[in-house]
Amino acid sequence: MLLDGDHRLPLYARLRDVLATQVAELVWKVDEAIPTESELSSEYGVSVHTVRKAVEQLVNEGLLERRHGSGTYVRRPSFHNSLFRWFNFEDTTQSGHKTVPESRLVSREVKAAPLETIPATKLLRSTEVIHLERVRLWSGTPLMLEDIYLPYPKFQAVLHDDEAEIGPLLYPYYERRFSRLVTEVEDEISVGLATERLSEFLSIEAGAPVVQIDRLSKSADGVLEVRRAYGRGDRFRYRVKMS
Amino acid sequence: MLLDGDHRLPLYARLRDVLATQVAELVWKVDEAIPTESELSSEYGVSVHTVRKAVEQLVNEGLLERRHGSGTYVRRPSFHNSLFRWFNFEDTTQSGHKTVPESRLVSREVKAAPLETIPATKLLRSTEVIHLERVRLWSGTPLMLEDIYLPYPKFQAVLHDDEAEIGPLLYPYYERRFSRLVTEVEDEISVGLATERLSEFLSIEAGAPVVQIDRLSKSADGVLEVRRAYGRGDRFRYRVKMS
DNA sequence: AAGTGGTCTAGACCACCGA
DNA sequence: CGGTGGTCTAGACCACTTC
Repeated sequence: MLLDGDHRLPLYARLRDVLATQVAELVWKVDEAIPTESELSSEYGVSVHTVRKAVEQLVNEGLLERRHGSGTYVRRPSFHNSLFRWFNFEDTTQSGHKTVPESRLVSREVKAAPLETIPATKLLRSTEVIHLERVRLWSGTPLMLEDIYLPYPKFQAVLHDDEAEIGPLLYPYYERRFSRLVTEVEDEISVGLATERLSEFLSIEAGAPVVQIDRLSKSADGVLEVRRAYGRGDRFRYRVKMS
Repeated sequence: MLLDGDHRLPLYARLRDVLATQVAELVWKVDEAIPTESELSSEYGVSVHTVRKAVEQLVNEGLLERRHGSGTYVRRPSFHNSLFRWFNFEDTTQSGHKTVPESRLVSREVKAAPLETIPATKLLRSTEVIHLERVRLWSGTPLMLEDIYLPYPKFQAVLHDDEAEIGPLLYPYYERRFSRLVTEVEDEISVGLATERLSEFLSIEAGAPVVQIDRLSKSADGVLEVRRAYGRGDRFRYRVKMS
């Protein structure tokens, strides 16, 4: 079992690619240890240092996690609540126990490919899609309205599952119910004004500023979910440092 | 010249700190090569590999830049145009030559500490501040209105310098004129609606969505400039990937 | 051709974890 | 305690830049 592939690429890069593929194909489960450095070293016939350099890259990319004295593990990406990172919510619970966002499903239905779902059907490679409408609240205040699109029929169970069973977070539900792990998300932010529909669900005035977050959620086998979330503009806050 | 400091820290970490300090103190100029790996190795009495690990960190942090076969250089952070990164502008110049944003100074004055400049005076550690008002355009279209605050009297030359001499980009001007290099910026984004003043300068309707970008620009000796930029909401676009 | 960083090896010792 | 990753060394050879 040696490293072939582009002989122009250095050994550690080829090893990185091999390991990355194996992680994506779930050769090891999430939170499971991959082989030790010396095992990989002898398996692929390279020095330990070369293995370390390959693993180092994957750690920087967020796929693996080292635990000193214990091993190197497949990392579970945690996007739970990650849409809320765009908003500013004073966690006013004095007690200090963390607030969990609430969710309320407004509608669930299957749609063929009417105009507004065409991008979703393309991205999900599915002619019919499931459409969920959901309101998300933070300590009682509605913050976001979401339009969520999922491939049909693969995810049809979501149409009839009890809302309590689905829970407030979808990604853990996808993992439990459909064995699909979200490994990467892409967000695109833009801004606009509240329509009638939004003013109603978010309890803000029509014409108030809103932010729109378009999200693609990907798993090992491609785009898993297409989502468009509208949030209250007055609660939007984002910080970046550059150097 | 050996590495003292916390003996709990590994050698490469101590060396990283030493080098980072020297970069901050401009021991080497921007774009100048630092000593070679073998020079550093013998100077500090550590192996080349240890030097490489220290340098590697600083490269990841953006302070240094390696050039294979040539040397390791102090990196010039490039925030030129960096406010435009928040906006979507189809670069419609067919020719492919890069468009430079235009700037138009609207007003320049010294202010004591009226209400709205109090945060700036604190951050700039200066009781009087210079206030610049500036419009920024992209291929003729006004995109942003900026309120810029600088410490007085240190930057008073900006009050009377010819606008052509100042040019469309302030950071290079600060470097030329005041020998101050911006090394780090912090942006905070929020959204709102266009006031009368904004609708006038940005040629949009009052009540249209705008984004507000609050920026701190820092140099080696602290906060150098405080800026609030208002941009057209319809041109705002920001993308992020997470994993 | 000389000098730089880039890759790779072999091996020693340390710090941490878990049984 | 044995096994894991973390630090560190010494040294060979390669790829690239510069003159």
